[in-house]
Amino acid sequence: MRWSQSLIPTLKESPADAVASSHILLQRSGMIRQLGAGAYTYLPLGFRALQKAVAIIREEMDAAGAIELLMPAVQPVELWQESGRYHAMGGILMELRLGGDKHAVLGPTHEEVVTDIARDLIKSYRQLPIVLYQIQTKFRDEPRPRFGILRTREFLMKDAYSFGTDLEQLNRAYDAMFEAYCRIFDRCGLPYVVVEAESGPIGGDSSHEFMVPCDIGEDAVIQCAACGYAANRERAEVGTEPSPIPPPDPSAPAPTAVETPNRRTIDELCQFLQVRPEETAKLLVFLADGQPVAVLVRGDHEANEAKVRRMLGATILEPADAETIERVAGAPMGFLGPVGIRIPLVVDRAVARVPRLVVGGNALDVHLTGVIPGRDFPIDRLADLRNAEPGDPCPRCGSPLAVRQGIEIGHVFKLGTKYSCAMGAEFLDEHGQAHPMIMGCYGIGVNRILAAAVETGHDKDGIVWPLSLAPYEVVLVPLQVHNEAVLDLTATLERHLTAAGHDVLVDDRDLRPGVKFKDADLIGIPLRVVLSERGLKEGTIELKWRNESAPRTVAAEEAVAAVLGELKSAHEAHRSRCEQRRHARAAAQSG
RNA sequence: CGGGGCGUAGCUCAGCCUGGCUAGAGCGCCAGCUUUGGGAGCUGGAUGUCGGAGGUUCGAAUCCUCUCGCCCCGACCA
Repeated sequence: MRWSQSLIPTLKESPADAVASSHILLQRSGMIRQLGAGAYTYLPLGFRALQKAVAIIREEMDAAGAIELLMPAVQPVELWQESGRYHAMGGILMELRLGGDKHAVLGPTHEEVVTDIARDLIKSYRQLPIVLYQIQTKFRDEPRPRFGILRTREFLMKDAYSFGTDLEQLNRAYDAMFEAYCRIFDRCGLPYVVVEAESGPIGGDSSHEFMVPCDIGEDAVIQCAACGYAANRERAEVGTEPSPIPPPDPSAPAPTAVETPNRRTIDELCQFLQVRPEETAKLLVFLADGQPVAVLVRGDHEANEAKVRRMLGATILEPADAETIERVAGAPMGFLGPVGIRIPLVVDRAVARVPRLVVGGNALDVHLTGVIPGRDFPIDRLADLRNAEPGDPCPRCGSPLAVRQGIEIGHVFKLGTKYSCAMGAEFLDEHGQAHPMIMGCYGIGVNRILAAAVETGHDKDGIVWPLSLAPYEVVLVPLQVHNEAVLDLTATLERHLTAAGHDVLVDDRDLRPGVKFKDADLIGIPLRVVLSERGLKEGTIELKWRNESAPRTVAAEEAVAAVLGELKSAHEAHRSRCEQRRHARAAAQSG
């Protein structure tokens, strides 16, 4: 491709409203252009990079035995009412009014449609297991699109759905998808980590997220440097402290009630009473399947609703409203405490280790100081009920945990029979008995692969694409576009490289060398080949990889072989890195 | 949805507080000359419903009201 014939509008200055480096660089390099909040055009260069990611995903999904199809984005609203998600999706579902009184939704995901296909077209255990996938545009009315292409209202997703007769088939499909995801992200050159994820009410430890650690990531990843434990913050367990909980001091004075007028938050309370947040505890009231429950966590900690829900064995857990709280606790929010509370009380383990607590007094404008866990309120229902914090002990090895931001690029999930039961997707077994299919779902955010690649691959001059995602592998830069020798060799190189199956961009613009170098760096093409009058006089051309600081010269006569050789060895090196990682995974599995 | 910020040329911004020349600069774009290995110089040129509507005023980019859009923080996030 000739640069002058494409549309590559590079910018010298950063767009004013971009904050994330991927957003800035993708715009500056002329790869994307914003149309509205969370809506971006992929210009020719950006589209090529996106298609590179798509091709890698497709190859690995096919290799893993998944079958590609394409489902519609416009979906009948009735399908969503049937699964019960019409309301459960909240505000992110985009609705359309069609002719007459017909309504449709734009698919934010495709469990409903694919389950509808399965129930109509799959009837026998002989057709199972099967994994269906598509690469298709999803629509979600995100309350807050952010960071360029990281969170948008319209995005490209690879979504796969597995159907099986039993748990074993589900587990096999899950493992196959998990491995395919590792290969995909290895091939994309992304520094990802796999973390245990919160899987909602359905399955235990049956969900993993693929995260790329990076500062603008919207998810918090908990990691243990010592043993490699990694989990989403929503999911991460907090290890137990090695020392036993000290018994209450029998000689300590009884709790003291203190006036705390209008001090409702932990901050206000700590300032007023001159105590630290870790010496306080806050009482939260939830409705567990409709029944009020009190949860006590330390003032500086955050309650984790999923952990509370699991501990109580509840299906639905929601924060109680202000009226319910006053009714069951006898005090308004901000003054609740565990002493004398009349609803079931569960306590986070960290609370029990605080010798003397400040808690709410269950009366307006009153708190209690000198409250002793186990003496002044029961601690027989202790559990891990909070979000992990940096420094907390690892649940596996006890070393201190660290927290990092991460971009979620993939998610694998065991669904079970949620949709097959709700929508009647059943198969007949060899005895003619009907059973619901066991499902799994597996998603990759394709646009996020690009965002993550740029976030983790750039320098002060611009993007540094991995070879596998770069819109072009090579950029040929003839410095004098009117010199015949320079032009001839450029054309020869372009012809041979293209014939060998490489993507070549030729910067044929009649511009000063500095501009061409700056632009080549900005758009991040991995291999740059400079052809100049000066060089050709000496019989040389220049090669430079984007991540190298200085170019090297090569004899002009050997230009074609040299460039082909560079590309070949780079591809081979990348392949062997991917292979090594694959072997390491296999060894870890069998070991 | 709550809080904050911003809308002036393709991009970055000045002008607004304190209303008044023909609405400006740099980059980019077009033409010409010079230049040609890390975002060149000079000369000439094109490009604006000053986000939109209403109001105040002799007069509004500037003041007031409403409204739309965008960004950031938070809430939310199958």
